[in-house]
Amino acid sequence: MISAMILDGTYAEGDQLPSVRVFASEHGANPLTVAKAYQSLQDKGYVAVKRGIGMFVASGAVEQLRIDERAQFLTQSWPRIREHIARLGIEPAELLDPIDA
Amino acid sequence: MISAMILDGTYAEGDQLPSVRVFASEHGANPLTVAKAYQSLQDKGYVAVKRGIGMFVASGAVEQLRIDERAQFLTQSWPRIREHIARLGIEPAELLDPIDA
DNA sequence: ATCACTGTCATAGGGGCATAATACACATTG
DNA sequence: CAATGTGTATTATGCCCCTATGACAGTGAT
Repeated sequence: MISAMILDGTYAEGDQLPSVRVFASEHGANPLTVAKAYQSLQDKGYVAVKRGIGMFVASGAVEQLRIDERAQFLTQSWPRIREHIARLGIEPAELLDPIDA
Repeated sequence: MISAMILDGTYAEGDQLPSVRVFASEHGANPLTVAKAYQSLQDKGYVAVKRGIGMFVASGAVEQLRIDERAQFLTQSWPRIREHIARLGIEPAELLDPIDA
C-alpha cells in the first residue's frame, strides 16, 4: 500500500512519511506492522531514515520502484494471471472496460 | 489447483478424483488439507462423493466452475490487477507476448 | 533541562492454515 | 468374514503474521 502511494505521488520524493504510529492509527493497524513495512522499504532503498526525525522518500525512489515492480509483475505475477485468464476463456476485450462486472 | 485441473480437463466430468491420501502424497501435502479442498469443492457442487468409494467430478461442473470463476475474477481480482498495471505504467502491448520477461 | 516526537527493540498473546497421527463408518473385493 | 480403500472426524502441534504493550535512544522545540 505504501509502495502504491509512492508510485501514485501521494508521498513524493523528499517527502516525510507519516510516523509509524500515525500511519498505523490512520489505517487501523499496529505500529509495529507499519514499522516492518517501513523497514522493508528501507532495506530496498526506497526510503531513508533520519534518526530521531522520521522516514523520507529517497530520491529516485519512484523510478526505481517502478522498474523493480514492473520486473516483479511481468516475471512473477502476470504469467500466472495469464494462465488463469486463458483457463477461464476470457477474451482480452472483456478486460478493457470495467463495466463487465 | 484442483479447480484448474477440472477446467483443464485433467479430471473430466464423471471422473473419479484421486483419493485424499493419493493426491496428498503426489503433491507433498497433508491428506487433511486435500480433504478440506475436496470439501470446499463439494460444498459448491463441483464434485460429489459416493460414500465409501470416492469423489467424482459432477456433471456440469466445468461450465459452472468457469462461470463462477469468471465472475470472481472479473469482479474481485481484475480490478486490482488493472490498478496495479496502470500504476506501473505498463502498456497492454507488453502483456500480449510472454517474451517481455 | 524538559518535553514531545521519531524509529527501533523486546516480550507476550491470538488467529489462520498446514501438518501430524489416529480412529471411525461405509463400500468393494477376495 | 476379512482385508483394503474411501471420505470424514478428532485432537494436538508448529509456523507465520498481526496485534498489544511497554521501553529505549536520538532529535528538535520550548
